[in-house]
Amino acid sequence: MSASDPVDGALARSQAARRRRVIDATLELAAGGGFDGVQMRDVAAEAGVALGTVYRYFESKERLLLEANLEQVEALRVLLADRPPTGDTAADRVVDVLRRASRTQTRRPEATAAMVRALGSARPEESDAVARVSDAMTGIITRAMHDGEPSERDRAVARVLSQVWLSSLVGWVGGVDGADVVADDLERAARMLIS
Amino acid sequence: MSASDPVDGALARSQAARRRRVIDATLELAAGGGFDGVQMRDVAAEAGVALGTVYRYFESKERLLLEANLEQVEALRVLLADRPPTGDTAADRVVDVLRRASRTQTRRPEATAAMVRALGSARPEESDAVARVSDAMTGIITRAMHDGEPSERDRAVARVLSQVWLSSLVGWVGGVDGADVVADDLERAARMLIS
DNA sequence: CCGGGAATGAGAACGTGTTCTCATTGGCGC
DNA sequence: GCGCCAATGAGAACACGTTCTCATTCCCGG
Repeated sequence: MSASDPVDGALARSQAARRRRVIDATLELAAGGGFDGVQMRDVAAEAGVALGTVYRYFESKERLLLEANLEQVEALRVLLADRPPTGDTAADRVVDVLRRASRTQTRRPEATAAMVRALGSARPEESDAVARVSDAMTGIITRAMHDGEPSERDRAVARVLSQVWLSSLVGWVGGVDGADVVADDLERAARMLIS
Repeated sequence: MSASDPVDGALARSQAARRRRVIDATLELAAGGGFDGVQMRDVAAEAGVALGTVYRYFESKERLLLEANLEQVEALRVLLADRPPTGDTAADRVVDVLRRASRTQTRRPEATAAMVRALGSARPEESDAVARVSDAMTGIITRAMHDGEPSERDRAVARVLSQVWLSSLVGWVGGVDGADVVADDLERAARMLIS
C-alpha cells in the first residue's frame, strides 16, 4: 500500500486474495439480505478475516459496497464487449443496453438494493468510487451509440441517461415503482433524447 | 391517529404543536450538521419531547428527514405560485424553475445533503414519503411548462427532469460534482427534452 | 537463518439509531 | 369533579458501524 508497493510477491498475492474474499462475501451477503444483510462482522467472518482487516481494505461499509458495485458494472461492460447491443439505430442499441442492464439488476433485487443505497447515501469520502461507477455507466452508453469518439452531445445524453438510471433504481429500491417502471423510464428517456 | 381522530380539540392541537417542534428542530440541526448532525436524541431534546415521542410521530430518522424535505418542496411550490417562472418558451420557464430550485438547495448545503441522503437511502417503508416528494417536484415542473392539463409527453419529460434533479443532487452531495454542475445538468437536460 | 516491522487476528469499546419498560400526566366521557 | 387510558417522559437496553488495543504472524532484507 506504500510507495515501495510490490506488485508481485507473496504478500501482494495474499492481499489480493483477501480483498477478493471480502468482496465475494459482500456480494453473497448482499444477494441474501440487501444493505442490512451486509453486516461488517458477518463479512469478516464469511471472508475469514478479522473485522479490522475489512476496514483496512475498505474504509467504510459504503465504500465496500461501491467497490463491489463497480465490479458488477465492469462485468456488464465485458459482457457487452462480447455480445454487443443489437439494433439498427443508436436509440435502439442504447435501449437494448439499458434494458439488459436493468434486467440484470432487477433480477438480483437484494444485491442491487444494497448497492443503490450505497450510491444514494455516499458522502464526499467516497466520491471517487461514485464517480467511477458513473463513468463506467456513461461509457457503456456512449459505446452503444456508435463506434468511435462520442460527440459532446452524445456524452451529455449518456450522462442524463445514467442519471435517470440511478434515480429509477432509487425509486425501485425505495418501493415507489416496480421493476417494469425502471425499464420503461429508461426506454422513454432514451427515445426522447436520441432522435 | 385512530378512526375517531378528532381534528380539533386540545389534544390534537398539542400534538400538532409537538410535530411542528420536532420538524423545526430537525431542520435546524440539519442546517447545522447535515445528515449526521441530525441525531435523534438531539432532535428530541431540541424539540422538548422524549425520544420515544419522536419515534411515535416519525417511524425512522429517514422518514423524519423526508417529511421535513416535503415541507421544503411545498414551500418552493408556494413561492412559485407567488412569483411564477419567467421566460417566453416552456423550456425557458422550466430552466428558470430548476435553476431557482437548485440555487435554493445549494445555498443550504448541509440541510440539502441530509435530505438527499434520506431520499437516496429510502427503504420501502418510506415509499409514500418518497413518492410525495417526487410528485411535488414533477408537478412543479409541469406547471412551469404551460397552463392547463399537461400532456402525456409533458409528464414524461417532467419525470425525467426530476430524476436528473435527484441524481445531480446525489452527485453534488456525494462530492462528485460542484453546485454549478447541478444547474448545468438540469439546464442541458431541459433544453434537450423540450424543443 | 534472523531480526525488524508491517499486516493480521481477536475482541473490547464507543456512538448513534431503534426498541423497550415503566411511571406519570392530562384530555375526554361520564 | 372523577376515573380511565392513551400519550408522554425518562431512561435503560440493544444492534450494528466504526475505532482502538494488543498480541501474534509472516514477509522481506540482511
